Amino acid sequence: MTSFQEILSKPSIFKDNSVLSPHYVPLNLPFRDSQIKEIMEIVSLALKNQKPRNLFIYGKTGSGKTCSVKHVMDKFNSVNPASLMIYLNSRIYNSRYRIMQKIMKQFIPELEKSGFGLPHLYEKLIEFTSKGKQLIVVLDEIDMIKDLDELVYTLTRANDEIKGGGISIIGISNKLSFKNELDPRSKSSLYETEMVFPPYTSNQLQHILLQRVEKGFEKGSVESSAINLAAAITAQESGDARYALKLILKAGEIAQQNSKLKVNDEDVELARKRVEIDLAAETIATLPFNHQLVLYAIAFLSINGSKYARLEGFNEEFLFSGEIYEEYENLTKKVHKKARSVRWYKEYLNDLEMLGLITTTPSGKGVRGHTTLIKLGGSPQDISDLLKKTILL
DNA sequence: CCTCCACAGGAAGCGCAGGAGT
DNA sequence: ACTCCTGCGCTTCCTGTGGAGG
Repeated sequence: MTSFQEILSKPSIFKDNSVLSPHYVPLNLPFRDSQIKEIMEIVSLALKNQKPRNLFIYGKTGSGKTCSVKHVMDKFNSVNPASLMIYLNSRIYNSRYRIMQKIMKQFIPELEKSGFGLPHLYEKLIEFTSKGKQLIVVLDEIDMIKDLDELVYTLTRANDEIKGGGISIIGISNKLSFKNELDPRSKSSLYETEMVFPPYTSNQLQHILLQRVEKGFEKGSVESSAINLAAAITAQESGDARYALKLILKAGEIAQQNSKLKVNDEDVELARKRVEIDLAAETIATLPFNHQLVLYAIAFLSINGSKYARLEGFNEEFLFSGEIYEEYENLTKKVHKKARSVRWYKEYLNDLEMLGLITTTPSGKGVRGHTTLIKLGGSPQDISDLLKKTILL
């Protein structure tokens, strides 16, 4: 029989593993001094009650964009007399209405409930900022906003009506291509200033890891070669600092499980595989139900191979869009739910592709006219196992 | 050539939840 | 209590597209 005492008294190599979590904002961000300074300079105008220029920040995931902005935001909001910087994740607040609502909720809590018209929120916003307030709205993952053109238009137009205050936008994105999908007017407005965050190099990652390991792990419990390896692996793959941190955290957990006192290269190598699966598991777990069902259908068919492809003498690696929908319908019956229409099923596929869980290619020379060929991003067995637990009761 | 297949994706509109105004 | 409004997820309907097969 194991007791909690036993577990707790086991020597831990962690001192404080929250330091290694992706949500932790460190007091100083290495290698981002110039970027932080630039953001501060832009934002500082608001402290003199002048409207700062809009800013657009581009950089790959885990290159410190969000961290840097949050860093500046903390400073700004602690100095600030009247103005306010608000952070919004556009994955959650993904429409003009929701963003306006969230902004206004900061000032007037009663506006939290839906049902208020957009003009109503707009009036309140103008009324509020006209008392000499500078509002800086940070829109993280700005490419997720469905009606961004309208939002930018609304906010820029609001500036014309506000007397004695202003609203500025800081947009953050890791999708370079989305710039071209914007309406030219909102593009020029949003891109008044543009910043690029380069991915971290192997040496920089080493430094970052070292800094966090010192705080998060007990002294001397991570071999320096393990840190170097984690940095090298990450730099080669993406330069994503979050990935590097996950890697070292997982390596620590693996070492801990094996009752080791020191994290070495071997643990990092093992962690590498686990992190891949964990990352996928995380996105899959937060997926809405129907998305999960579609994904499960794809995984299921991937394991059994494509019937259509076999019939037509195609590469069995790919699945046909049509057969996946059929399987999806089967699944919904099994869980006694109604299937969504084909139209929405297509939207689900788009979403899944956006998340990198599947890849799609148009069939080109199709036997049955046109179709889309679909392939799973990860290992079908892993994904199927993951989903089996969450879907079927 | 035309027509059909199997799909992509836009447009309209519906039901619902939750307001406001009367 | 009632009517009307809004945003959102969704369905229904529709047009478009490129190759296969007649």
